[in-house]
Amino acid sequence: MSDIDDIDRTILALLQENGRTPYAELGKAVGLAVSSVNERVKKLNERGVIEGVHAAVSASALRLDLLAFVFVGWNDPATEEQFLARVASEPAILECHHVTGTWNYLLKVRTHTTRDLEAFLGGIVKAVPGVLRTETLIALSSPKETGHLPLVPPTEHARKAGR
Amino acid sequence: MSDIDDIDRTILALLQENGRTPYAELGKAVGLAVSSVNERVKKLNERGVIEGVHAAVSASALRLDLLAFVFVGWNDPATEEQFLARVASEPAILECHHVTGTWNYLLKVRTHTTRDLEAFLGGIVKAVPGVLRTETLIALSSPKETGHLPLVPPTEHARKAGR
DNA sequence: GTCTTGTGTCGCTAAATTTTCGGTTTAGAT
DNA sequence: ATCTAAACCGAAAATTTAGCGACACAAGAC
Repeated sequence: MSDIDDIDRTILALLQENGRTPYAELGKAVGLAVSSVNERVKKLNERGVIEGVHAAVSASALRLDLLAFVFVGWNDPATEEQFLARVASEPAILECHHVTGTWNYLLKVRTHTTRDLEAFLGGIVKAVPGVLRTETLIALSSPKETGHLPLVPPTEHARKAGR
Repeated sequence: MSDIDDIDRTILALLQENGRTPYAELGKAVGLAVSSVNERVKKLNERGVIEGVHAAVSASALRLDLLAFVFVGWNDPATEEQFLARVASEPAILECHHVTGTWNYLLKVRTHTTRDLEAFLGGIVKAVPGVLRTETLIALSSPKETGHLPLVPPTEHARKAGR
């Protein structure tokens, strides 16, 4: 199976930036015909390189003004199962990572106000049997929050496409 | 200016899940004609409620197998400016948050290997004049990493759309 | 060297989707 | 009751995507 070449990377970079970039435009950028771009994008989807296309919704427009990182810890390993079940069904939790260090998990959470965060911590997180302690950091601002993966800048094929 | 009603929320939820959902399908879900959906989506874009549409690229497909959270700290407030400039231009940094607590900033970083992470810490972060200390947590797994915002489940208008 | 096979590309056409636009309905204000 | 503005609708037009057969090229078999 073919691997990801420079052309794919350029396409990925553009689609990562704008998931609705027309194939004609992608084709111009990489020097391929529209149908070839279509073929490549289809394969990138089939291979799972492109996991999906999602609209980025403004948190502030939804009044989700509070962004917090919550560390969660417990002693009994049996706690994990119930915790993860809770995490999966709780929409306020945007991310959940199993991390190294003194804590078990790190959550990324968005809520309306500090009151909602308080309710989240007490009613959702601490409500999981076995969860003993949490530590919460509030994000005051987020200078960068793209989530875009680094794709090596196209060099080689850009030249070819140029002529 | 109109605010975000239940129909908008349903549309946002669907587009957040699949940014290429056809307007015909959105229309069926909310009980509106295709042209009306188009109108709403256009306005959601203009109002900045939809900030963009992005393809989600698989980190593992790009061999970006290491996800780390890096806390960064300094004493001299003048350090911040150079730090933020560095952050903006460093593609390995997916997110950067100004957080409360003992640290100044929290970074979310993806690299290829631990070696690359080491290079990142030494060559990029610590290279910023004034940066005194860092603490790094490795993500062993990420049970949830959607980034999707919670949109209250549609109730009222779903009934109308049903008939 | 020649043949075969597989992959990638291309132009073209058909299908699907998006966009636009005039007309209609709805809701609120006067 | 009448007016106005906003939202909605259906249908046509424009754009984009999907699918197909042909062709070029490279790798491997013989």
